Amino acid sequence: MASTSTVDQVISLSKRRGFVYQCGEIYGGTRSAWDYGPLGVELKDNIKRQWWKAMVQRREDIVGLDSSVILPTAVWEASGHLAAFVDPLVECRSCHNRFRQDHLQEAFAEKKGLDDPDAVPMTDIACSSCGTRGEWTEPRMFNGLLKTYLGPVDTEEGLHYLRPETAQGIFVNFGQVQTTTRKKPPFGIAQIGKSFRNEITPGNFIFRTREFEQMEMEFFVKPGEDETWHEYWIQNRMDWYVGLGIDRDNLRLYEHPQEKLSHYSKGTTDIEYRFQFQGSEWGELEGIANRTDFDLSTHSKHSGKDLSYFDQASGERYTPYVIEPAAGVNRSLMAFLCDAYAEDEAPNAKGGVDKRTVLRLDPRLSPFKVAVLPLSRNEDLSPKARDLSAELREHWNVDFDDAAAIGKRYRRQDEIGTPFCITVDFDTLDDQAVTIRERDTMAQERVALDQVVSWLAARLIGA
RNA sequence: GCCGGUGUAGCUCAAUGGCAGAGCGCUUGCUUCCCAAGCAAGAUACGCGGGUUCGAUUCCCGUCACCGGCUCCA
Repeated sequence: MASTSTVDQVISLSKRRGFVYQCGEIYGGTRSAWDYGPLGVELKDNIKRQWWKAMVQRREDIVGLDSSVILPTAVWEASGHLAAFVDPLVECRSCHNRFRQDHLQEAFAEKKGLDDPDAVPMTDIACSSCGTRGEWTEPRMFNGLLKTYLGPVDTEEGLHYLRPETAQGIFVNFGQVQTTTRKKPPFGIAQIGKSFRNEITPGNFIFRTREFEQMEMEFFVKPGEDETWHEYWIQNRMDWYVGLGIDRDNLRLYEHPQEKLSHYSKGTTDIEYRFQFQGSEWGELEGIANRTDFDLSTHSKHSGKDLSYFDQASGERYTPYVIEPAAGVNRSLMAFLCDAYAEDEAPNAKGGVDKRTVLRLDPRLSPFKVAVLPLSRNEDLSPKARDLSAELREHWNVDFDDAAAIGKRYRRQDEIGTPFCITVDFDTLDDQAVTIRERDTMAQERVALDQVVSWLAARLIGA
């Protein structure tokens, strides 16, 4: 189970071993941006690859897409993001705490039994932090969309927005994808890519950042079948995390209350992981939303292009409903790291026990699948080991390490989740066999050199 | 963005208005060495900018970043 210290340990390990670095650290760092180091980029790619395999490769009813980060501004007007991503914030002049104006008005109206929160005058509302009544600044609009200007001059015509979700790229391409692939509902379009949100408060390491990566899939179904498919995808996505090694006890479902749903959603269920952050035990990994026909309908209306579907068999025309599992790549990476992190006891050379840090990652996610470790740095062993590395590199990511004692090198590999270590020893020169040592059990097996590739292949299926 | 706290080596932490220290980690060498061993040698830090001062890592101001809260939800 993860604990507060586990998150801290994982952050420390990430920096120390090269999973995640702070962006621009030599200049003092920049807020809310993190860079993925040599091990981090492998882990992140492996997560995305496993998602793509599960979503696209293994399914005949889902196809892939890679759409632009910058879309026509009209898309965001139609999708409702230009209106809905703007929050009115007011500040107490006395204590300078900030609140959402609509939340203050709603809370006040509820307490006093008033029907219309919008009509509550701000002069009646007291600051919940310091108690001062009615001393509020004018509301300032906080826009959650990141802006950029296209073209050589910063003019209003050039104003564009970076996508706050990849989903809209799927909706606007719905007609073309459906036609070119001849898919019929129920079918889905999947996409992995970066999104951008001007979060007021980023934080918790890579958990909330302004630039982040999503794995989203829009599943188009016949209206009326949406509830069933919603349940299906909640279960499917839960199973995906468990299948890749996350302890089910550290996962839970959270159903959004009706009044807090996004502007496009009829129902949303989150999959949360027990990160045990300070202040909040659970953190969202993925939201599975029933977006109804909101997006296709609004894009039909605004663009004038019909995005409904005609079912030849039944003669019906309908606008499909959409079930959307939207997962965060960076968040799931953090969850996989936290869940894999363990401190074990292991026997040492002196007959006692030592602590060892082990990252029990599913081998499919491990940055290195195998490490080749000559028993000692030696003019006979090292070249032999390098030859073996070169052969294995044709198939997998391989680490080579001949520095320091063998026990220390095993620990180094344990700490980054490498499932197998191969030692080339002095016997190898005679018997043409090596010792393969397994990460979790520390069990060893002698394998003939010409059998190593097939031995590993049998244990690294899907990696 | 606002309120509070914190910035010293890769990591975890000391000390100090007068040449900056440890443990772990890292590098090199020796020991034919299978689970963080030993010995020897070595590299690496005061977030950034300004001020006060003979002298600032230390005091002051600003700035940047991190942590906690407000807020947010992939």
